[in-house]
Amino acid sequence: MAKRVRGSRTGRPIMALLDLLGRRWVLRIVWELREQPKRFRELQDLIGASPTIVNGRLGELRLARLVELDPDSGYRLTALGKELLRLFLPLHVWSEKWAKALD
Amino acid sequence: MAKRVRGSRTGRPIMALLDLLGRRWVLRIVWELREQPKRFRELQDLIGASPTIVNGRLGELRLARLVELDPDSGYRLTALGKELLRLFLPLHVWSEKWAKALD
DNA sequence: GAGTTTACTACATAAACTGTAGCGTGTCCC
DNA sequence: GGGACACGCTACAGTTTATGTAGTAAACTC
Repeated sequence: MAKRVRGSRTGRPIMALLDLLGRRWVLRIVWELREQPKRFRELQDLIGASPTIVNGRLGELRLARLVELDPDSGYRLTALGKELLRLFLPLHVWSEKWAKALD
Repeated sequence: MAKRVRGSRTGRPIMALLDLLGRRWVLRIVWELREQPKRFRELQDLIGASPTIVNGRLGELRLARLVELDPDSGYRLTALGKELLRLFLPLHVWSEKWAKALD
């Protein structure tokens, strides 16, 4: 069986994924890594969360093989992480429409 | 300016959206509503969270116009919510691939 | 009017997050 | 060698947020 990332009581991958992504700062971290790798402190300053939690989330994302640490450049998305990001890119455009609808 | 859903300190819709979705149970609730409307208790039982938090999240989702309560059938996605869900559907397939990669 | 079903709330306990300070390692420079 | 710096990361007290159980109030059913 696949490594459980967390909370996948059901064992269904979609639930594990929703659980992983549905935790504070995780989506945001993936988003901030969309273009270039970022250093720990840089990431922390960008998102404005405590180092404790940034470190914790990066650990979970590394376990999930979505993020990796390259000593030379910093934290970056893995191939798997980039695939996931690609699925999320349409959100950017949609969010603008959504914001207008909320007016 | 658009109603802030929360934490959109920047005013950028994508950040507000990532913040809304990146809170425990929110993605899961949207996911559970993907097919039919669900009653409050039904939803609560399905996801296994406390009524306090289910109610709180539903309130936020209603403010964000992604979910609405139809007295006859229960909580359901709005047109906007369905659009968002459509963007998320590819996650289902991808999550299977991801789970295999974690083996 | 007693029993059900509904959405939702109160509240004490437990878990998670924050903010600040600081550790340990490596590297560069004199 | 020794000082300054950048790096990832950790400790910990204080605050915020979530949990779990119980229960409320309104609408319907018989």
